[in-house]
Amino acid sequence: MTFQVDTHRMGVNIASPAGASLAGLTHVALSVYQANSEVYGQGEPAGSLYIVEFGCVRVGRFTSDGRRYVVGFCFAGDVFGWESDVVHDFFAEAVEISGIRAVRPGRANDAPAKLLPLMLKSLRRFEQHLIVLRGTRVDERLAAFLCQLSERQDGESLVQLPMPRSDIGDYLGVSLETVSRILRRFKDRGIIRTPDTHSVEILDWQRLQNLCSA
Amino acid sequence: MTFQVDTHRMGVNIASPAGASLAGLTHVALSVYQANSEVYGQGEPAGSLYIVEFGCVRVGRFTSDGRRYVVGFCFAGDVFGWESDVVHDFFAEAVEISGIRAVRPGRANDAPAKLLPLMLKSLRRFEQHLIVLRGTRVDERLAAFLCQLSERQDGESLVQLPMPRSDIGDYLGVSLETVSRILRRFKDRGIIRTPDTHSVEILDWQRLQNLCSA
DNA sequence: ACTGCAAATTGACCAAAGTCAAGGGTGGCT
DNA sequence: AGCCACCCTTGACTTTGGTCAATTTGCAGT
Repeated sequence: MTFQVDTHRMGVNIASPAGASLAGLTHVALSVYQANSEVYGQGEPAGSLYIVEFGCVRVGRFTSDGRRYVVGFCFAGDVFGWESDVVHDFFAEAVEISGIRAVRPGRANDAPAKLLPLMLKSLRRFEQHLIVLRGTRVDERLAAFLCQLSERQDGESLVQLPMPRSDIGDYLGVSLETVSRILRRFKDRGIIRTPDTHSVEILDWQRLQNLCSA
Repeated sequence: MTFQVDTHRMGVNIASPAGASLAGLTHVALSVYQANSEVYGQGEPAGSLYIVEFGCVRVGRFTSDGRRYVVGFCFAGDVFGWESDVVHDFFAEAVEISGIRAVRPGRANDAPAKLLPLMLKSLRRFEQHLIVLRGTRVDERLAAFLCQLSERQDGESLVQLPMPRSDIGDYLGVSLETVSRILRRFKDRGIIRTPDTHSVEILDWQRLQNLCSA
C-alpha cells in the first residue's frame, strides 16, 4: 500500500540527506511505504535505483529452499537497487514507515559521474556486512552490527533497531533466538541496556569495540 | 619481488581478458608477482586500481587481534582495489605467480563511464561472497564456493584451487581443518574427486547445487 | 633418490549455536 | 477495555564446528 507525493509541491528539499548527490539525475518521485510493504519483489523487472529519505528498508532474498536472508538495511541517504539485473534478484521491503525516491538514471553524459560515488558508498556497505559476517563467534557479529548501526546513526549511544529480531538474525546468519540470547548476555555484562525492544543503549563502548575486533 | 614489463613492447593484447574494458583509461603497466608476494599492504597509501591478467590474487585484512580474513579472490579479468580509502584498508597478495596491471583512473570525462561497469562487476563479487558466507552450515558455504569458482572458470567440472586451505578457511569464515573435513565428506559421498590438493573435479553437480540452495 | 619443511589430513575433545518447545509481553483492532 | 496475534525471551537437548595435537603427504632443493 503506497501513495505518491507530488515532488513539485515539496520543492527542492536541500536538507534531504541525499538531495545534493542526486540533484539532476532524473525523474525523482517520493513514495511513502507502510511498515512491511514491498518496494520491489524478488523476480520483478528492475530498472530503477532507490534512495531512502526516511525510515528503514531491508533488502533480502529467499533461497530455493525457502529460507530468507537479509543482505542489508538501508537508512536515510542510502541507495539500493544495484543488487539487480534485468529482473530483481532480491526483494526490498520497508521495515517501518519509510519515504523512498525512485531514480531512473538518464542517458546524460554525467550520469556515471554522479552514480560512481553513490555506488562506492554501497560497496562500502557491502564491505561492512562482510566484516560483520566474517566474525566467527556470534557475539562478535552482533557487537559489530551494533557498532555499525550506531556509526550510521551519527554515533549516538542510543541505537534504534526498527527491525524485528528475525531480520537481525537473517542479516547476521544466526537464529533469532541466538540474537536474543546474545543481547541478554550483553545486558548481563553491563555492556548495553535495552529501554525497549527496538532500541539499545550502548553503555560500555570499550568492551563492545573489543568484541568486534574488526 | 616484482619486475616491470614494458607495455609498449607487448603491444595491445586484444585477447587479454580485461583489455577491452580498460582501453584508454590510463597508464597501464603490467607487473608479474611471484607466489605470496605483496601487491599492496594494509595501511599503505592507495590510489590505483588493479586488474588481473593471469594468476590469482587474494584480498584480505588483518583484524586488530591478529586474525586474518580473506574478502575475495581475483582471477583473470577481475578488478580490485576499490576496497580502499586514502590508505589501503586491505592487503592484496598473489596466490600464485600472477600478472597484474595497475590503473590510475585519469581525470578524463569518460573515466566514470568506464569505471561503472567494472565496479558493478566487483559489486556482484561481493554479493556472491555474501551469499556464500550466509550459508549457516559450512558444507553449504563450501559447496557454494566450489560452484562459484567453477562458474568463474567457464563452468569447467575440474576446478582449480590455487590457494591453500587456510585461505579458503579465512574466506569462508571457517577453520582450515573444517575445510579439509568437508572436502573429505564430499569425496566420501561421491560428489567430488580431488586429483591433487589444488584441484577439485565436480562429479555430481545436482547434489552440489542442492547443498548451496542459494 | 634423500632430506627437510610446509601444507593437508585425521582424530579426540569441548564449546558454541541451532532446533524444538513453552511461556510472557506488547501493541493493534474492535 | 479486552482480545488476539505477533514478537520476543528463555529453557533443554542436539548438532556443528573450533581447538589442540599427532601423522601423513607433497614438494623444493641438494
